[in-house]
Amino acid sequence: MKNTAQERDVFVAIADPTRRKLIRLLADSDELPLYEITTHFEMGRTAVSKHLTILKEADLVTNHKKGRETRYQLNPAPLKEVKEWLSFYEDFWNDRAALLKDILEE
Amino acid sequence: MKNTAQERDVFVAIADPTRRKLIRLLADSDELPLYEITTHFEMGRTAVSKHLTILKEADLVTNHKKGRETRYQLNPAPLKEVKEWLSFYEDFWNDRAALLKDILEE
DNA sequence: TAGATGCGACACCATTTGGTATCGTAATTA
DNA sequence: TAATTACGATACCAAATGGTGTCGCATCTA
Repeated sequence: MKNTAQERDVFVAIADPTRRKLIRLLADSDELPLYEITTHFEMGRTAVSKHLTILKEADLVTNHKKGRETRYQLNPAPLKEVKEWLSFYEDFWNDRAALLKDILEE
Repeated sequence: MKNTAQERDVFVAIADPTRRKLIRLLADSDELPLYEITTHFEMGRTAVSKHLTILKEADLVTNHKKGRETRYQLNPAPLKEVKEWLSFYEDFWNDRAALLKDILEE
């Protein structure tokens, strides 16, 4: 049996502007079927579906079937990994900024 | 005259694990020449150089020549864009977390 | 029941990505 | 001066990415 829950890097998932738009779209509504989502983009249903699959593999969206529709929902939790990665450099650029400030004030 | 400062998406720049490792490496030291950087990776100098070029196009690193060396330095500033993008969803997952907590406590 | 709708699964294609090896040149060192 | 080192530039390649169109099936609806 193959592992259907293919792993996917969150950083890769959010690298694409279409996928960031998808994330935002799903953040603004509770859940949406594929055909609805597709109307917000200038590409075919298949392409949108592929992007959603990538987001799903990164665990950023979940989906369930409702009749003949497939409803998609956002799961923002994995974004915490990005936040944690960033926090290290946040300190860093604050230090840099502070350092620069010191130099300018001399 | 062509614009040498090619634009590059910060999100794309940090999507690659090698490039995140590069960022971290440069964060830990003030500046490093290419040959030095290359010793930390299991790939050729050309490949590392390409990754550094992408980081440079995203303005995440700067470089200057010092004798025959090319020294690379980190510029964490563009990461702020990622932070700002994230901040929206940070609120969002806090709300979600709070909501879930409410449901569980009923 | 017949048609329309929503979607997954493919097959396909152009472009990008991430790596290689090689060559030429400028700077350092013996 | 001669050899070595550091690098940019280029050509090349396999695999991944981001899109298309089509087919078939399940589910609504008239």
